[in-house]
Amino acid sequence: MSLQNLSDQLLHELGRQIVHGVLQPGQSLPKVEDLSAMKGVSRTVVREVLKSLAARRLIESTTKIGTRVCPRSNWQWWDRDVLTWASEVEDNHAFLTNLTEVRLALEPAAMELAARNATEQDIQHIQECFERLQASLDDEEEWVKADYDFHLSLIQASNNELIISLLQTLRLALERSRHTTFHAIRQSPAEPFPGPNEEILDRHRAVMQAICDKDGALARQKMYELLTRVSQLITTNQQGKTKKSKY
Amino acid sequence: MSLQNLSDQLLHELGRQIVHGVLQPGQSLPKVEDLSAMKGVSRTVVREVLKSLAARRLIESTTKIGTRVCPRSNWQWWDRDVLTWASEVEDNHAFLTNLTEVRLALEPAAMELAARNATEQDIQHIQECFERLQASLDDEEEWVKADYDFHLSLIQASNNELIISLLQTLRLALERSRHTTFHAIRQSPAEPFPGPNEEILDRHRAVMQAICDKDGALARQKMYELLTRVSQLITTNQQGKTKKSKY
DNA sequence: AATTATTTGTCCGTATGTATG
DNA sequence: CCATACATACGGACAAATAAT
Repeated sequence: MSLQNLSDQLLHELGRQIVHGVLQPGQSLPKVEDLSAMKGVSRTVVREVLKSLAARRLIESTTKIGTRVCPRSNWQWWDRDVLTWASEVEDNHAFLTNLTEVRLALEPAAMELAARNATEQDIQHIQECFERLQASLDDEEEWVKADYDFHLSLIQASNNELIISLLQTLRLALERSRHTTFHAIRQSPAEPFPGPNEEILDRHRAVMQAICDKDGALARQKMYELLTRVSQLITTNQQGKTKKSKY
Repeated sequence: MSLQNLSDQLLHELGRQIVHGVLQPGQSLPKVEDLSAMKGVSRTVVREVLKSLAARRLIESTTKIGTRVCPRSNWQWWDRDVLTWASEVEDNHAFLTNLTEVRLALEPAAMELAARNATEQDIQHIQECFERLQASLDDEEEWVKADYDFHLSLIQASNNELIISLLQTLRLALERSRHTTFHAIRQSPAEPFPGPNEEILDRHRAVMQAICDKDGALARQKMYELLTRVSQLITTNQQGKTKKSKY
């Protein structure tokens, strides 16, 4: 996130306030001149920020009325920044559930497309990513990166830039949202992800194999199983750490 | 779309040029001062437009370098305006296919959630919408509206605001994209949608019934069948009109 | 390593348009 | 029709960052 310039700083401040509910839908923002004075920036900066928020449909400006916060249903939820701000909300279990539901619908479907549309290069790239994953079985940090890239290689093989874009945005938000949620539960900075292990690796291999075999239905199913299994591990992992509370 | 102010006009002009490929990724835009002179608007307006485009990640500005078009993979595809501009491209068959693939993955999945999460009010609203649909069997114009609202009532019953937002955006883009595609093939202004008929109505009823019965798997399947069937009708409908060419 | 040129970023005084009362 | 309040629009000035020399 680039906070180099004043516009971006104020954009994130106001965007966060809206998505976090400090500024409620229907509520009016101060007029440009007042905002400018309050935040100690020029009217130019304020206007640019309002345009950026309006592009995400968080606010709407009309003459005389002023600028008001739009209802949540109008928001452009699938904007990276909106999802980021939403991910930061504590007690956001419902949000995490919603994200997970979308992923569970989309990523397996993307595998079906990948089985159908993957090119030679796609297959090769997937295999390279899998080898990296396999090689990092004993390096948790490296595993996380390799896992991310492996999934990306699978998604890209769908050759549908709309799904690729959507899942990329989604995965980022999911990661951040899990981070917030689990840090809210306990203060430890540890990752909520289960460490690498043979079972999970096998499940990754099964997805890859199905795609190489052009078996769409199987690829979809194997990805669904992988995601639900990982989800389950995260949950039990988390419960174990909170319940037992060895500290 | 509000084209009341200069910013919105220029925003759509430039956004369209980028998404349509007139301005290619990597290419630089004229500097603010030049754009201002070229388009006959103030620098303030130009700067606001650039912020709006940057919010959609179509462009990126850096000091000294100037403003350049981002690669397609960075674009915020799931922005209403970006999808609208993309829908306007003729020969956009691939785009339409991509949209359809996402819908085919998401809307059936949303039905599964609806079966699980629908409240009493949701069910009641769905039933009201169905009755409107049934009542408009002999009024094509009314059918289109009722059909839209019926699907919306189903989607809303998922009670997942992320899926609702996504499908709303998607359906709008799909409609526009179909419009462009079929108007490109033949000049007639007729809609590409098959007229209302009993079979399609029954398929709608089946989805509703499965949701009322809380049968998620069935609801998903019935929606999948409905969407593929309608898709098939549109295609054959279209082929019939172009091949035979009765005119 | 220092200088210069270029472009975005920032500030502000002012003017216009439009809707409300 | 006038007054008010706000967004919209204009443009001159300067600051900051960085590419090229």
